[in-house]
Amino acid sequence: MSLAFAPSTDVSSAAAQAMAMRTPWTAETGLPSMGPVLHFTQDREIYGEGDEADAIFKVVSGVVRTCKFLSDGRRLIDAFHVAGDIFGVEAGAEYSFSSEAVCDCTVISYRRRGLEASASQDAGLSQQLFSYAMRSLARAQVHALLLGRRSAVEKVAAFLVDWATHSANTGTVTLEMTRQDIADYLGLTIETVSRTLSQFERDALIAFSTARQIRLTHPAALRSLNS
Amino acid sequence: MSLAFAPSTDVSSAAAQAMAMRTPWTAETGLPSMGPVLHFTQDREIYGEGDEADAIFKVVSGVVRTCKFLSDGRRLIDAFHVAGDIFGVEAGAEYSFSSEAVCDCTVISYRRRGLEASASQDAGLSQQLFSYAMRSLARAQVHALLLGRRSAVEKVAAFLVDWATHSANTGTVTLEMTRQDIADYLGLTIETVSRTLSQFERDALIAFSTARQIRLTHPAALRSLNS
DNA sequence: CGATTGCTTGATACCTCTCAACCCAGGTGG
DNA sequence: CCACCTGGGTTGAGAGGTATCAAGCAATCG
Repeated sequence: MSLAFAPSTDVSSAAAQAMAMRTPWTAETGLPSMGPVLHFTQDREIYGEGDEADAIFKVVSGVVRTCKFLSDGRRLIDAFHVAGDIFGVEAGAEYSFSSEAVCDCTVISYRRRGLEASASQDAGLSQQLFSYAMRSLARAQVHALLLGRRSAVEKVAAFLVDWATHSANTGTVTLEMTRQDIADYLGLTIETVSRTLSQFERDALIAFSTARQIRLTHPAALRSLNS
Repeated sequence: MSLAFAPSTDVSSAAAQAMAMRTPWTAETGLPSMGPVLHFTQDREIYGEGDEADAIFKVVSGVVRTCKFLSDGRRLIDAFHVAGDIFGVEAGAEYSFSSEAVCDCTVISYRRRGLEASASQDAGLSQQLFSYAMRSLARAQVHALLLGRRSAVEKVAAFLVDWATHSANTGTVTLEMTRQDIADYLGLTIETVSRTLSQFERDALIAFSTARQIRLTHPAALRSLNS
């Protein structure tokens, strides 16, 4: 289970390393020529649902969220994207999600037109596009299972265990996102997320350094909450 | 929003018509030679999660469900597949879902090996594979939004509206699946599904012919429940 | 400093689940 | 033919989990 586009290798978030090791497509393996490097400050929108999907993006540093909204404002975060992750790939003409900077972050954009031209020529690139889509699909399906059939305790535990794989030194999780982001990823409210984390602390499963820095003192127990 | 692999064209469930109009890949457009035609009786397993994924399938008639289980038996149905729909496409070596016959049904199987060989040669087929994966992804993401951020009333309404598009004569929905199937698709219990349908009947939004035959007497109202 | 933002905690409401009983149609066998 | 059984569906009562509403706290930033 992974929160986002996540190859199995796990690396630090240093941009160069990320680009070399985490990225399924690199300039070497078929992405069209690298586009402009863009910076976004916290909560800045990168693109909106319905915008013309003329570029795809790769995270260099920071964290990006992709999300959908209901008309009354309810939000579901589909995924958090970290360094090396690709986001914004669409089959149709428009983006089907919004994407925003969870924290200050840097992304590279690639013209979509160039990509499609290359794919029709390059069987390897086509294969990678298919592979990317299938991995995204698997992630979305696991997410649906989480949303549909797990309790709040299981959801929060799963989130911590998953996000811990993105942290450099195992055992300590750094949450770049707010409680609201976590709640909207898990289909909960901010209060339930907070209460569940507090419960984990009382049960000595985790220990807070700060609200955003958590030591997993008993990761096996957290993992066992995911059947 | 669609419940399953569903091109926008809507047709009856007659097999020949389905194969001609609903199927994104047909023998003509790149699927490897047609494999054996298989019949499954109600609730028979077609393949299990973890089985070697050596074939993909196309529904000829009937309805197939693909689902995942948690270790304690909780189930989530990912999708219902109707005539013309493809299911069982995997990137890895194993099926990531189980699939079972919702009712007596007929499917065609295709050797996966042949497909991959063709795809590496045929850019059009590669494109269709990518397109299939992206459509499945979009469906899974909408499903996640449903599971994570909608109430029971909204879920059941969305299900009825969606499933109605598969019925020949609009206005009447034939539910091939049990209440348990619906519940496991919506992340609810059987009782909540039943109560919600009864409530819709009291509110004159629907009318039961039988428990499995429902007239949508006020489809606009049902649709308006999906923001 | 005061204001703001993010987070936590408490009290209560309510939605959905759980457990149980019951109904109904269909099938089976005496 | 009818008693019985079974599986699917409905309904009720009550419990429980999560949401809602509200207050308070800590850190940050003008």
